[in-house]
Amino acid sequence: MDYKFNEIEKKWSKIWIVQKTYRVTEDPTKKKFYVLDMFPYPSGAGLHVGHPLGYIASDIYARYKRLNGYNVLHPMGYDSFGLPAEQYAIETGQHPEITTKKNITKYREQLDKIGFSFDWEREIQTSNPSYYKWTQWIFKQLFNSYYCNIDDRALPISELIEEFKRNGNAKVKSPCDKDTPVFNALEWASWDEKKQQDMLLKYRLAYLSDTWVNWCEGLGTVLANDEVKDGYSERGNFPVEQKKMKQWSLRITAYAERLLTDLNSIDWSESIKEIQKNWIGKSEGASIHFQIFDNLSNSIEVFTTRPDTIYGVSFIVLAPEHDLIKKITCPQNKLLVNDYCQQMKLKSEKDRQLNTKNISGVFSGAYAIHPFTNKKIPIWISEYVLGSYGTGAIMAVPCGDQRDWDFAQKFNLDKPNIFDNTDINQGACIDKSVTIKNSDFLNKLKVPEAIQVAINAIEKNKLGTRKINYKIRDAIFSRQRYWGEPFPVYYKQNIPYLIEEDTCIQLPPITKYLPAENGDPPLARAKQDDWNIFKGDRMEFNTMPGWAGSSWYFLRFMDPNNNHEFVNKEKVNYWKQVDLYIGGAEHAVGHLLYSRFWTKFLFDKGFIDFNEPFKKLINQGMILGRSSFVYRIKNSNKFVTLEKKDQYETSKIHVDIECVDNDILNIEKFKNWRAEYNNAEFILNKENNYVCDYEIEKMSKSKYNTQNPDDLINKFGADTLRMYEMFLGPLEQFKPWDIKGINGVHNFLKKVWRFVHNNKLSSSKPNSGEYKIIHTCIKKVTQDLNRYSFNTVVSHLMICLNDLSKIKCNKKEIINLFIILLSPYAPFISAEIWQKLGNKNLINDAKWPVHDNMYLLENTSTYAVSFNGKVRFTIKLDKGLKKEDIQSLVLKHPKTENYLKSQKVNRVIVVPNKIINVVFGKN
RNA sequence: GCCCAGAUGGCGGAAUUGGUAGACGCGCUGGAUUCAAAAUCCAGUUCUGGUAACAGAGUGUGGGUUCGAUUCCCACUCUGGGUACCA
Repeated sequence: MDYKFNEIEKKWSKIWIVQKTYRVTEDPTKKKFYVLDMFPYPSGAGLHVGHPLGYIASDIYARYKRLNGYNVLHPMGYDSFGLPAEQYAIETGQHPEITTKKNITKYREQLDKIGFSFDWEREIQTSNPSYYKWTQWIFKQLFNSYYCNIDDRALPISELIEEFKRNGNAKVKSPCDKDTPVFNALEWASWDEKKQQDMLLKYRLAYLSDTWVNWCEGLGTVLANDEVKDGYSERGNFPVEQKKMKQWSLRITAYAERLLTDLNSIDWSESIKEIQKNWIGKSEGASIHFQIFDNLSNSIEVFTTRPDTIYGVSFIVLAPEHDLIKKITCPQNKLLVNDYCQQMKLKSEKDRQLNTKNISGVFSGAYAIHPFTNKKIPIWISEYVLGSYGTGAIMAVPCGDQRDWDFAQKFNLDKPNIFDNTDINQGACIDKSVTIKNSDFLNKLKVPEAIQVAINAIEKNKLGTRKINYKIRDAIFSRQRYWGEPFPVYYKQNIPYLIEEDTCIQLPPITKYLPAENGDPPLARAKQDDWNIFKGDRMEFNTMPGWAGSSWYFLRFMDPNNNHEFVNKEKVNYWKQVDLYIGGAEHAVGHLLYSRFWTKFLFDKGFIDFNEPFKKLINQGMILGRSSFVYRIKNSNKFVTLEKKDQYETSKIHVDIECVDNDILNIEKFKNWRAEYNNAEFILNKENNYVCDYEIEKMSKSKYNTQNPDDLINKFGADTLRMYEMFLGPLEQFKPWDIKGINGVHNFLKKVWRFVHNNKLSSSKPNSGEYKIIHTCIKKVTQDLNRYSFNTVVSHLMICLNDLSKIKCNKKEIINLFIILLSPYAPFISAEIWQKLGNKNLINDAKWPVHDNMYLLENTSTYAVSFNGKVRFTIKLDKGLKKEDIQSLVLKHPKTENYLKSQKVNRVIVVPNKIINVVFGKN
C-alpha cells in the first residue's frame, strides 16, 4: 500500500477544520503556553522555503506542548500595513486594501498546506479598522502620559497639570524636550491655552516637535534611525538626508534604563541583547561646564566619560550645529566659521562618515576657561563632533583620545601628557590601567578611582554633575504615507488635540496615493466628508509607521474580537507573556525594542501585569539558496562543463535550479528554459555529462535559486517539507537550502508507512528489547525538544525506526508511542496512522510519553581502552565492577601487551562505564 | 577599528557536564531483486599506506593546561552578523 501523502494531507486538513481541532480558549484548569511567530507582511511574491522555517519550529513546539497537557495559544496574523502595497497603488491606482487582501488570501493558502496548528479564529490584520482602532487607542494613552523619574514610571498627564498649577515645573523630574524652560505656578496660570499645550507637549510620551529627521526623498517619507543603513533607506536603498520637520515622536528615551536592565530578565540570545545594549548606548560620566573667556554669561557644557583626564584638556570642540557658535565667534573669524558651518550643513551624514580620514575644523577665536587650572583654552569647531550626541561639545584630551590627538596634530595644538610612563608621541594612550600624573589632586591615582574622585570634585565645586548619557534617541512616529494607521488627532489653531470619541478614525478614501500638490502627505487629499470623523481645522495628515501595529499585536491575539477594550484583563492575566517567540534577527532593534517599550508603558498604566513581552526568543537563521551556474564560452552559444572551463574564456551565468539535478545539467530542460538557448551547444566531460558550478547565496528570484514550498509539497508532501526543514541543521544557524537531502526524509516517512502497513500488527505485550528501543527514543526526543534542538530529533526518530525494523517489531503499543513522538513533526501521516491503529481520539489529544529508566538499564557497559590517551580496543564489562578489578582485567587482556611492550605502567584511569586509560612509559 | 557568533568527511550536520570524533541523512561504490527501469533491501564509504589484520594522521592555524581536548586557556587566520568620528 503506497504512502499517498496528497490524499492524507487533504483529508486531515478538512477534519481539523470541521472539528475545530486547533481552536483554543482560556481554561484555568490547565497550564497555559504561548507560542508566537513574528507575523509576516503579506508580500505579492508569496512564501519561499525560507519563510516557514520558524513557523515549522514553533508549530512543532506548540504541538509538543499540547501533547504534554498544556493549553497552547498559537495564533497567526498579518502585519498588513506597508510600503509595497502603497507603491503598487501609486503605480496602478488600485487601493492598497485590495492588493493586501489578495496577498493575504495567497499566504493563507500556502500556510494551510503546511499543516500548522494555528487557531485561525484569532487571526488579526493590522490594517483592519477593528485592530488599528486599538493601535490608535494606545497612541492616545501615550499622548495622555508623561514619565516621572521619581516614581520611575509613566503617569497621567493630568497629574503633571496639577503640579504645574501648584509649583510650576521646578520640582518636576521628568524627561522632556531639551529646550524646556523653567517656570513657576504664576507663569503657568498666566499662559493661554496654546502656550500651556505647547508646554505639555514637551513632556508627553507622544509629542509633536521640530526635529531633525531622516528624510528619504525616494520613499517620500521620514524614517526611524533603525530604518536607515549607511545613509540609505533599508527598504528600497534610497539616499537619506537630514531635514528639520514637525513630527510625532515617542519618548522611548524615558525608558532607556529599564530597557537596558530588564534585558537581564529575559532568555534571548546574547547577540540580540548585545545589539540592543549597543543601540541604547549607555555611557556614564560627567557633564562639565566651561566658562567662556570674556563672556561670562555663556558657558559650554560638555559630556565626558573620562573626567579623570580633565587636566589633559587642551582645547574644546563644538559641533558645527552648536547654538553657541554664533554667540562666541570673534569678529575676525566670523567669515571663516560661517563658511565652514555652512559647508558642513550641506554635507550629508553619509559624506561625513566617508570622510573620516580628512580632518577638518576651524578656530572660533574664542577661549574657554579651564575649570581647575583657570588657563585659557581655545574653542574649535569641527565636524567630528556630532550635534545630536551628548551636548554637541567635547573637551578634547589629545593624550587620551585618538580623534583628539589627530586633531591636535593637524592644527598644531598642545598635547599635554597626564599618564605616567606612557609615550604619546605616536598616538593617544587608551589603556585604562595607567596612573595619572600632572593632574594636581588626581596624581598617582589609577583611572577608575580617578574618575570617581574627579566627579566628586566637579560636583563639589559646582562645575558640573555626574551624568549618564544614552545614545538612543526618541523614535519618530510620523510617516508621510497613506497605507498606515491614521492618527486620532485633529488641529485647532495648529494645536494638536486627541479625538476623544471611542471610534476608530478610518483611513479616508483618496483618489491618488501621491503627496498633495503643496507637498503635504497623501491624506491631505481627503476632503472633510471623506473622514468618518472630522474635527477642528483639519485632521492629522501623517500616518503611523510600520512598527506601530506590530508593537502590541501579541496582546491582541489573546482577545482578537474585543470591541470594548484592546484586550480583556482576565484573558491577558491568563495568557501573560509569550513563552516562546520565534523570528528573524533582522528585527533586533526595531520591532523587538519597540514592543518592549510599549509593554512597559502598558504595564505602567496597569493594563497588563508584566513588563516584558517575550520571555524566550529564538532567532531562526536565514535559509540561503544554492545557485547553479553554467559557463558560456565568450561570444558564442557554447557551454563548457565545469571540469574544462579553464581551457576557455568563459562567463559564468546563473541557471534555473529546475534545470539541474545533482549539479548535472538537464540539457533538454535547459534548452527549453529560454529561447536564446534553444540551439546551444555543449562541451561535456568524460561521462558525457555537463557539470554545473554552484554558489551559496541569498534566495532570490533574480538568482533562479528560489524554491517554492508548494512545488515541494506537491512532490513530497507537507510532512516531508516540515521534517526536512528541521533536519537541515540548527534553527539559529544560517544554512544553505539544498533539496538533495529531501529524499532521505521522504524515504523515512515512506518507511514509517510501510512499517505499519506491511507488517501484521500484534496487540501482545512488547518485549524488553522493544521497550528499550522506544524508551531510548522517548528520552532523547523529549530532551532535545526541551532544548530546542529540532534537527537532532529527526535523527533520533530515524534511528528508532531503523532499530525497530531490524528486530521486525510489530507491536501496536510500541508503534503508538512512536507515532506520538513523530506527530509534532509530521502531523498528517501521524494522524492517519493513529486512526488506522484503532485509536478513537485524535492524536492531538494523545499523551506525550515519559521514558522509564527501568527499560534503559544494562548489565554491562562497553569500555574504550586507551593507552596514553590513544583508544586501541573496547571491552564489555559487567556494571558495578570495582576499579581495581577493571584495572587488573585490562592489564591481563591479551591485546594489552601489544601496546605496553613491557614498559612500566604508571597509572590506570578508570571512568565508570566510559573509558579506561593506561598511562605508561614515561620515567 | 570595536563588539558578537561561527569554522568538524565529497555535502547538511552529530558528539547535553573534558572521556570510543564523524551519529543520522545525502552523495558515491559494490551487490541482491527485476526482461528492464523505478521502488526496495544488503554491504562499504574521514584521509594515507596495506588484500587484510593493522599502523599513522585527523575537528581553521600555532601554542598551552590535562592521564585524556571538537569541548577549557592564550595568540592568530578566515567567514557571517551588528556597530561606527558616541566624547
